[in-house]
This record gives sequence, structure tokens and C-alpha cells, in this order.
Amino acid sequence: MPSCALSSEFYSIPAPQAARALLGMRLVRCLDGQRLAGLIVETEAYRGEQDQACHAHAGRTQRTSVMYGPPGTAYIYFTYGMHWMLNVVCEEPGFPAAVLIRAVSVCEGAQTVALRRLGVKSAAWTDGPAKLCKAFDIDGRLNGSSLCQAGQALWIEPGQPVSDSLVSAGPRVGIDYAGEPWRSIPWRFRARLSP
DNA sequence: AGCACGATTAACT
DNA sequence: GTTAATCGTGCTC
Repeated sequence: MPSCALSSEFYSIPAPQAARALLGMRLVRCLDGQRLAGLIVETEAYRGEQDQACHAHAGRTQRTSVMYGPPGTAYIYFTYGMHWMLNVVCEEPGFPAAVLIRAVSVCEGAQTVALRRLGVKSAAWTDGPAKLCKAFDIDGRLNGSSLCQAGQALWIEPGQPVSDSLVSAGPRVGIDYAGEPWRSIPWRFRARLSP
């Protein structure tokens, strides 16, 4: 069955809406001809130069320029000296906004992920933004690439719809330096999965 | 200088 | 089984 990636239009909406809509979608990584995939279970929205937690808060720089580009583009950056993070650019070109993919639930290629995450229990393979990048071999080489073309290195396709009753929203994490209201605004979305 | 984190440790239930 | 504290690491500004 041919896979079909979410289109650029899907991401042309306010980042918090996109963050909610991405829950349950399937993140697909094509690695050495093999499909690795996971259902998105946690996201965070970052939106505009006004948002003190958004990288674009300091304006447009070489690093943040990707966020000003077309929706559906991967914004991948490096932080804390060792971690890569995957974001999807949202909204109209010229307006910096993105959704951080914080966690996925592996549904394809588990055998390969297990090899990439040797010594890590399956529950901890992809339950953090840097962990999923490591598990799926996502790094700066993919920064700026489009996520709207199925069959390339990385894309997002429809997965399992997640009903509102399974979604909880809360404040974003790791942004203590931001002031109000940005620090408390509930732009983090989680889907409670079925154990 | 400081950071959209993770692994490890150490204290609690 | 949880939450809290610590710190490594190297890229961006």
C-alpha cells in the first residue's frame, strides 16, 4: 500500500493546532532502504518572535532561518553538546513557527531500532526528543529537507487518529528562562497510549 | 555564556 | 515506581 505524506498545507496552520493534529501521525524514516516508523505521541509548539521560548525569539539568524521557510520543512538543531532535535516548520513562510516532535511509539523497524539503541529498554527508545533522533538516525544532515515527500529520507504520514479524550495539554518543558505567559502557555500535547 | 536534554544517581512513595 | 538533582558536551550567538 503506497504511503502518502502529509502535505505542506497540513502545516500551514497555527503551530499549536498543528502540534495537536500531529498526535497519532506516523513519522517515517527510510534508512538503507528500510522503513523505521513511530506514531507521534508528544509534541510542543513554538510560535513567533514574540514567543520567548522560540529559537526565533532573537530574530532571524543562520540557525533559525529554516523556521522562516515553507511549512513542512524539517528544522533540526543540535543542543546541550550532544543532542539533536527534530521540529517541523509550520505556518506561512516568513513567520517563524515549528512543532518539536518530543516522543514517538515505534511501530515499524523495531529490530533495527533495538540495534541502534543497544542496552536501552524498548520503553525508553524514543520517549524523548533527542532519543527519537538517535533511534531514527536523524541529525543535521536532514535539516532543511522537506517532510512532504513520501519515499525520501524522512516524512510524516497519516497514522491513527487520536480522540480529544486521550489528549492532555500542558506547559512546555525545559524553558524556565522564558517569561510569562510563554512559560505557562499549554503548548505541549501528549496522547495517552494504550498499555 | 548559555542552551527546547538524557543518563545516572539518590532520595522519597 | 516515582521525582529531584547533577553535569557532560559542543554549537550558536
